[in-house]
Amino acid sequence: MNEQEFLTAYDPRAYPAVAVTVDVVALTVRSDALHLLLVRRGGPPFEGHWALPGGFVRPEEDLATGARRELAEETGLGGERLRRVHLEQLASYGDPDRDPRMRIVSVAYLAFAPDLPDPAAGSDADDAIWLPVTALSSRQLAFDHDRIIDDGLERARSKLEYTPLATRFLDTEFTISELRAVYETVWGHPLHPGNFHRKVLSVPGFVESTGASTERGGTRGGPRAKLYRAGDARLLHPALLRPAREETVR
Amino acid sequence: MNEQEFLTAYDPRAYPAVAVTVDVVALTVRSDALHLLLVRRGGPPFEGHWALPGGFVRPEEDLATGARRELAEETGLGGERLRRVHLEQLASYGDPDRDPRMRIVSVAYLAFAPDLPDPAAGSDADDAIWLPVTALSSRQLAFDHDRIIDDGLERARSKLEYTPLATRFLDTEFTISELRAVYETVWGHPLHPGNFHRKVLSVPGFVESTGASTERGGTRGGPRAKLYRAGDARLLHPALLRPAREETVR
DNA sequence: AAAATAGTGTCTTTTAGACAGTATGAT
DNA sequence: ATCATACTGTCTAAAAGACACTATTTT
Repeated sequence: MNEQEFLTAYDPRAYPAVAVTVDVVALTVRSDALHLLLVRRGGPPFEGHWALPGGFVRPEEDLATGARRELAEETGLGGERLRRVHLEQLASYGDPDRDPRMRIVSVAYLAFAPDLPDPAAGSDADDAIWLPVTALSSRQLAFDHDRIIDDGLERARSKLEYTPLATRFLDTEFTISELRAVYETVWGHPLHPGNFHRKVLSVPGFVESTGASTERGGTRGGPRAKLYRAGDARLLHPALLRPAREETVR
Repeated sequence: MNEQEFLTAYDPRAYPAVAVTVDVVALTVRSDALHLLLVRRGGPPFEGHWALPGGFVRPEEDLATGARRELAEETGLGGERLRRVHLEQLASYGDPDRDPRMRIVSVAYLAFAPDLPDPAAGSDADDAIWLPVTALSSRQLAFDHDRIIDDGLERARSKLEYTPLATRFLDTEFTISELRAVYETVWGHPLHPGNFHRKVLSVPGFVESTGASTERGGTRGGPRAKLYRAGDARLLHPALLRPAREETVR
C-alpha cells in the first residue's frame, strides 16, 4: 500500500474521535494592570485548577461565534458591550496528549475588552476572575493554557505596535493619557508622555477629536485633557514600535 | 437548565463527529514568479478541482508534523531538503458548511521553500503542480481554499517585512540581488537596487558574508556578486517595510 | 563598444527620541 | 503655593528614499 492508496482508504470515522474546542485569552486593563479572564474547572481533568474560558464548538456555529459565546457566558456580557470586544483568532493547539481524555484540538482566540464588571457580580460567584497577568507565574494552569496565554500576550503586545487596537481596551471616548496607560500596561514599561502624545496625533486615522474635554483634570492635578475616539485606520502608519530588545531579535 | 448545567452535561461524543485536517499553503519562487503548490482532487467533493495539499491529522502526530508530512507526500521531498522548508501555522478554518460531507476544521500551515523539482518528476505525474499565483484567479478551487491562500499570501508578504524568512526561498548561499528578487516577487513591485543592498547589509544578523563570490556575472552582464548566507537574526531591526498603500490602511 | 549589474557616495525627507518649557487645575 | 499633568517647541540621531556615480563583467 503506497502513500496514495493509504490516503484514499483513509476514513476519519475509523479513527478515535477528535474534538474541537475554542479557548479565549481575554485581556482587559484595570487599575493600570493587565488582567486575564480565568475560570475554575469544576470537574476532572485539572479539577479546581484555573483555565481559559472555553468549550466545545457546537455543530451549527463557526469558530469565532463559539469564542464569542464562551466569552459571553463567562463574563455575563451581551449586546453592545459584547459587540465592542475585539476578537481575533490566535492559533490552534493540537498536541496529541494535551488533554488526557481524548484528542482535542483547541482553536484559541484573543480578546481585548474595556474594563468590565467582575464576573463574580453575575450569577455564579468565584468561578471566574480577572487575574493580573503578573500573578500568573504562581498558578498551575490546566492543560497547555500557560503556553496559549504566552502566545496571546505576545500577540497583544505586537498588535499594539501596528494596529489601533489599544483603543479597544478603553471606552468609546478617551484621553491620550489613558491611551498611553494602555500601551504602558501591555508593554510593561513607561513611555515618554510628550513624544507619545505627538506621535499618536500624527498617525493618520489613529484617533479623532470629539471636540470635548474631560470634566476635571487628573486626580493629582493638571489641566483638563481633550477627548478622542478611535479613528478609521485599521493599521498604523507609521507604526508605534517597541524599542528592540536584543533577546527577542536573535 | 441554565448555561452551567448545559456545559457540564455537554458531551462531544453525543454530537456528529468533527474531523480535523491540515492544509498547506506552500510557496516558492521560480523564474521570478511566486508559485503555489496545488493538487488535483481525485474524488468527490470537488473532484477534478485544484486544492491545497492536505489531509486528516493522524492520531499520533501533532499538527505541525502532519503539515510537514503532507508537504513531503506531495513534493516527494525528504531529509535535509524538507528540513530547510520553513513551516509555520497560518490559521484555522471551521465554518460549519465549508465541507459538504461533515464538519471539518482545517488547520492551515504556511510553507516557504527554495525552488524545488516539479512534483510531476515524482511518481504520480499531473496530480500536483506549482502554479504561478497570478494564474489563480482563473481557477475554481475546492472548499474555501481561495480564502486560505489569500490569508497565506498576505502573511507571506508581511513576514518578509520583519523577519529574515525571505532567505528560505533561496539556497543556503545567495546574492543580494537574488534576495531582492524574492522581495520583488512576493511583494509584486520593484525595489531600488542600491538602497535595498545597503539596507540589507545594515540590518544586524540578516545576512553574513561567505567570503566567496559568484563564478560569473549576471546573464546580461555586470560584475560578480558577493555571496551571503542567512544570519542569526530571527527578527529584522529595523524592519524592511513595504510602502504603505492607502487602501490597506483604512 | 554597449549595456547591464554590483556596490558605494551623498543629499533630502521623515521619523524617533531626548529634553525643555508653558499653561492648567487639583490639593 | 505646590505639584502633577496636558500639551507644544526644539534639537539631534536614525532611518528611508531619491539620485548619481564607478567598476566590473557579458554580449
